[in-house]
Amino acid sequence: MLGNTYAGQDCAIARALEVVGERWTLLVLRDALYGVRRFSDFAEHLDIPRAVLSDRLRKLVTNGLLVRTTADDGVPVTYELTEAGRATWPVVHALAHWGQGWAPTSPERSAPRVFSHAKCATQLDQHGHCPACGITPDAGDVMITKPDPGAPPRRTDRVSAVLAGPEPHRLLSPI
Amino acid sequence: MLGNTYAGQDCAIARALEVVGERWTLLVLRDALYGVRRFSDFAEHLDIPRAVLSDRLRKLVTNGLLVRTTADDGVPVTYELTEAGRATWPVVHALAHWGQGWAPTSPERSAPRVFSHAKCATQLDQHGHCPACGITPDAGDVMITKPDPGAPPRRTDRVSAVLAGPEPHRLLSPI
DNA sequence: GACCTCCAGTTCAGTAATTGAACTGAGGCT
DNA sequence: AGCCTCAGTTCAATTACTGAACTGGAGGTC
Repeated sequence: MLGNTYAGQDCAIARALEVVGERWTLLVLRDALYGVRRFSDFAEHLDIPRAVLSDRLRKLVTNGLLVRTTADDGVPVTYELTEAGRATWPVVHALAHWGQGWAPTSPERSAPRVFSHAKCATQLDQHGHCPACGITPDAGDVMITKPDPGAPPRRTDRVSAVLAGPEPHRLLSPI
Repeated sequence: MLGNTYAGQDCAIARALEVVGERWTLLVLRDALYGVRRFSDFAEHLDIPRAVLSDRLRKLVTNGLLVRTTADDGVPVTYELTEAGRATWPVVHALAHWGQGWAPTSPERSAPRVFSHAKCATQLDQHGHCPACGITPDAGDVMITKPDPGAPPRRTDRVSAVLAGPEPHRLLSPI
């Protein structure tokens, strides 16, 4: 972040934003919650400059939200969410809900994604709560669906293809 | 934001971050939810460059989260939250909760602020839910308290003085 | 009426972050 | 050997942020 950070802001919100508030960081976390794990998948799906992605992933690892693992045999480098990273789900869900309600959208765009409880398929309410079960599921127990599977795909990358597919996708399950 | 925005990100989260994701914007909203309404109070409490504050307030007005009112008789210019602005409370609360749980803090710092339901004084849970009443109150029904009122004040501006005072403060009530 | 203060900004030069495109280097496949 | 993928790095041009100083209107005071 720029020069001094949110210094002197003795406040949990400011501390959270130090970690999570930089440009692109919350979208990286969104994708990580969706199940994205590979550098190139983040890069393609987000249309983010690779230098910035590299920087954000490094900081998320440093701050303990992601773990970077590199298998000795072969290429794959993967970034996986830690408990601290998975705990950002309420923030991401709150943003998604606010965006659906209040951020301007053109009718051109496809229907919004819907989040539901994996165990009972009930749609989550605005607070991420499952009204049928009376609990607020963790990210790992949430499914994501597109309500109109017939809509033409807007992006052609691997991640968008999985998310736009006919079957619901469970958060955190690898893409 | 820089050059192109999060263009092509057909996603409610990206749309929300277009409005709310710039540096300082969520802290401005936090203060607005606390009840701050005046330019100079934001500036002092946030330690934000005045040019940036000016820009952020203007954009929040343009995007419909704040209304700027200027009384004809006398000085006061005030910024008040609209319904769209008040609806960001779940995002701010989720950030506060994540920050308290996961963002590093030094023991030097004073105890975290506590949010509770104004109607029954019960502390809100991690999802902003009141376990006693079984509802999730809107920002206007939330109180904010400091658990150790004896702690020395870290800041001396007007807003910090009110928030650090012995009495709980209701969100949205003017400071 | 001149002077002072408060408020809500604006202006500006220096510094830092972001962007997009090209490049690197390791490993695998044929 | 030649080509491909993956996970980054490098670099110049653009844009944003910072901190400090400045502006201009309104109100109060001697």
